[in-house]
Amino acid sequence: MPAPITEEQTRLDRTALLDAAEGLFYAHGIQAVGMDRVREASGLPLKRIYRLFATKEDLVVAMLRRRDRRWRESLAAHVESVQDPRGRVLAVFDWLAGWFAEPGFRGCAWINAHGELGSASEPVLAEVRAHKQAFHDQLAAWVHAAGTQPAEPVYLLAEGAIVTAGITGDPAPARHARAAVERLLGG
Amino acid sequence: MPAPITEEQTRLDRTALLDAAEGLFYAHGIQAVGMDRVREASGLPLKRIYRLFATKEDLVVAMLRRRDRRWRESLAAHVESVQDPRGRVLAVFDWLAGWFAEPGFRGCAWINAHGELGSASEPVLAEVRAHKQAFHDQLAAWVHAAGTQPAEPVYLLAEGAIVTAGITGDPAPARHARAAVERLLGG
DNA sequence: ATCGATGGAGAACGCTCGTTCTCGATCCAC
DNA sequence: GTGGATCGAGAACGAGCGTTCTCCATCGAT
Repeated sequence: MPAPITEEQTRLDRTALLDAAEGLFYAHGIQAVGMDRVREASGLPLKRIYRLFATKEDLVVAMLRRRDRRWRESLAAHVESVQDPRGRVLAVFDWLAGWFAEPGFRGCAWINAHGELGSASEPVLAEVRAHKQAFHDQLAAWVHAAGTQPAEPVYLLAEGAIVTAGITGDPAPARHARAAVERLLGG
Repeated sequence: MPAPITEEQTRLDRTALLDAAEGLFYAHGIQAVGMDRVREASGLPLKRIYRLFATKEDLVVAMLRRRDRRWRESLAAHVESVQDPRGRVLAVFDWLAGWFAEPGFRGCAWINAHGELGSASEPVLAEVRAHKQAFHDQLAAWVHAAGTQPAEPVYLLAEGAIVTAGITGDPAPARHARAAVERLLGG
C-alpha cells in the first residue's frame, strides 16, 4: 500500500477538499464549477474525492454546512464581545459591513445556492433553510435580550442588506440597515 | 414559402416564446431548462427560436426585461389605486403578500437569476441590477411622497421579505415587513 | 524476492447542453 | 406547371458534465 491513508490524512484531505470546493463554488457558482476543477484546486485524485463524498451534491451540502458553522461562529464571536444588549444587536450590522467589504464578496452563499439549486436539490434546499432558520434564531435571541419585540424587522433588514449588497457590490446597505435598527430599538 | 412569416406572426411567436421561457425558467431555474424544453413548450421550431434570439442568454435577458416591466406595472397599478401617501407605501407590502401567496411562487426571479448566472453572464447581471435599481427608485418616490426620509429601510425590508418568502415559502414576511414600515413611518 | 492489495493518474462512459446543419415538403412568382 | 427560395422537423456536432474504470507503480507481509 502506498501511503496507507491514516485517519489523520483523511481529515486533512477533507479540509483541503472543502476549502477548494468552497472557494470555487462561492466565486463562480456551483453548476459552473466541474468536479475536475475541484480536483485540480484540491490536489486530490478524483478517486479519493469520491471516497470522501459519494456525489457532488454531498460535497456541496458538506461545504454549506461547514460554512454555516464558521459564519455563525464568527458572527457570534463579534457580537458577544460587546456587553451592552442593544450594542450587540447593532454589532450584527457592523459585522455585516465588514463582511460586505471583504475582497471577493459575492453575496450570500446560501441565497445563491438557493437560486441555483433550490428547485433541483432537496438536500441543498434543506441546508439553505437550516442556515436561515439558525441565523434568524440567533438574531432573535439577541434582539429579545435587548428587550425588544418582535425580532422579525431586524432579521428582514439583515436579509435585505445581505441580498442588496450581494447584487450591487456596495457595502452601504449594512449602514442603512443599522440606522433603521437603531430607530426601531428606540434610540 | 410556406406561411411567409408576417410581422404579426413574429410578434405572436415572440410572445409565445417569452411566455414559455418565463414559465420554465422561473419554475425550474435557467440552467436546468434546456432549449429543447423551451421549444417543446413554445411550440416553435428551434430554427425560429434562434432567429428571434441569437443565443439562450439573449432570450433570458429579454424574458427578464419583459417580466420587469410587467412586475413593476402591476405593483404601480396596485399602489397608485390608493390615495393616501402613507397608505401607498403600506400597499406595496399588501401587493407583496398577494404575490407571495400565488401558486408557484418561487422567490424573486432576479435574485434567483443572480444566484445562477450573476458571475457567469454580464448581460444578466446588468438586467438584475437594472431591475433592483428601478424597484428601489419607484419605492423611494412613494416613500418620499409620504414625507419620510430615508427610503432605504423600506427598500431593505421589502428585499428581506422577498428573499425570505422565497426561501421559506411562507408569505408571513410581507406582514412583518408591513408592520415594521408602519412603525418607521410613525403610526 | 515475491505476492497481492491499494492508490494515483487520467482515460473513458453515457448523457445533456447550446447551437448548427441536413433534407424533404411547401408555396409563390412566372 | 415548374423553379427556387423558405420553412419545419429533427439529426448531428462538439463540448462539458458527473461518475466510473483501467492500468501500472508502490509498498507491507511473508
